[in-house]
Amino acid sequence: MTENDNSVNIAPAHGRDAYHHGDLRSALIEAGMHALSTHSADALSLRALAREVGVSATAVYRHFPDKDALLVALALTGFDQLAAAQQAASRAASGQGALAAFSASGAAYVRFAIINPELFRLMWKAAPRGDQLHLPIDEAHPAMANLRRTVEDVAPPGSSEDDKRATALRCWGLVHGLATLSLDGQIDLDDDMIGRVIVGLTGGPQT
Amino acid sequence: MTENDNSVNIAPAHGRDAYHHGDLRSALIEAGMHALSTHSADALSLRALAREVGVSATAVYRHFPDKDALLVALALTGFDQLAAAQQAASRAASGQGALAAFSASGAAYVRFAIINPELFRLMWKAAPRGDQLHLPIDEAHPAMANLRRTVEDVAPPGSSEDDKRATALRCWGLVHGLATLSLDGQIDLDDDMIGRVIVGLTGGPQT
DNA sequence: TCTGTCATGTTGATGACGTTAACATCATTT
DNA sequence: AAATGATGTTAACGTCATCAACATGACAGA
Repeated sequence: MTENDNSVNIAPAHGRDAYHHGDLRSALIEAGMHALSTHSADALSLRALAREVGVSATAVYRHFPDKDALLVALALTGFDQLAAAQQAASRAASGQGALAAFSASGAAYVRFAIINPELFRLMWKAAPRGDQLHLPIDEAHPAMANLRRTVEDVAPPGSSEDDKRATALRCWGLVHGLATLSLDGQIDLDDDMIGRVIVGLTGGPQT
Repeated sequence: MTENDNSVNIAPAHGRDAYHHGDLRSALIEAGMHALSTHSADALSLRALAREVGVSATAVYRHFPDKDALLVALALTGFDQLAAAQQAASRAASGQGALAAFSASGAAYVRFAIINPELFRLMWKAAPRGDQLHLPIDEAHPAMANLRRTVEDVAPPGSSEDDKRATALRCWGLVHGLATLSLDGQIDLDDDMIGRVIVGLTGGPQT
């Protein structure tokens, strides 16, 4: 509802050098996404965005109550992109079985973070905290919901609820940690190493 | 006059109602650490800190070239505390073997993050990025150096270098991811679940 | 003891920021 | 044609990091 409507243009018809911008909201989100490819979310200034779009500093407030609201909109856009990337990777690997597809999805998660560091950071900072939604906390976010569902498929039938939850947390925690450490410059991951780390979790021989 | 006088005073001898503060640098770090227990690092303002310590806004610049430098100092303090917490946990569990000690150290990592969310966040934001040190990237940080050493002890003798590295990344990535997700409000961890997730990685039966 | 030096404070100013308030424009509804 | 409401505008406020210039006082050397 409040999120990215960047597809169909509902903009007012009047096309000329209008007093009104036309679709300021989308333009701001687009400019914001572009800014996130360079600067951090903290360094993103509403005034700069407005300047870039060619509008006065306070026009932003006609579309977002405050800076945080804009950042949330950007984060939601990011979640859409992440989900798409994971689904594409999962589908591409589904020929090699459910486990391979699951691993591929995890690797895509890490790769997305590396490719979009500031966006990824923002996503979890601006995401609705689980405890603010009226949901069981672990399922606060679609990421986790998908994960839980997949774990049900992959887990051995005898697993207790707690064990399944632990397994899901282990998978999500691992890829999230790899992603975070990588974009904080603490580790250096290539595709091979990502695969090696993940496979060691889900299927490979344990140390 | 200044409320936080509880630190050991290495200050210059003149103790009285001095024009000079005595030990502004330490006082600022202490005030900063205290601020991090409430606000985020972004919300931390040099002016507020200076006000709190009872000194003019620009006095800070006699001890730190800019705000980032203060944050780095706080982050380093945090790393010291984290290392101490991990070592204590590891030592406490060392009676149950090397693997138990290793797991305990990982659990302590997660618990530290949960107890000190803003400090933990800052640590990795302000930490020297691995690529800025003249070190192999994975060993940029003491955390990883310790980890590597322990993995050497625990890993099966036949492991290749790449496998050892993958194992180390898997361990660090997992606890870091759990920590990050937890303090971003995405998951809810108690001590039991932390242990369950970690044990499943290092020693337990794999799914 | 006098005198300079230097670390460490101070005040004052600058420009950027988020945000509010009051006003302007214009498409649409009445 | 007039009213309305959405969407812009300018002006202003308070806060921020940071810089420049100046003040204070401990201490070293004469």
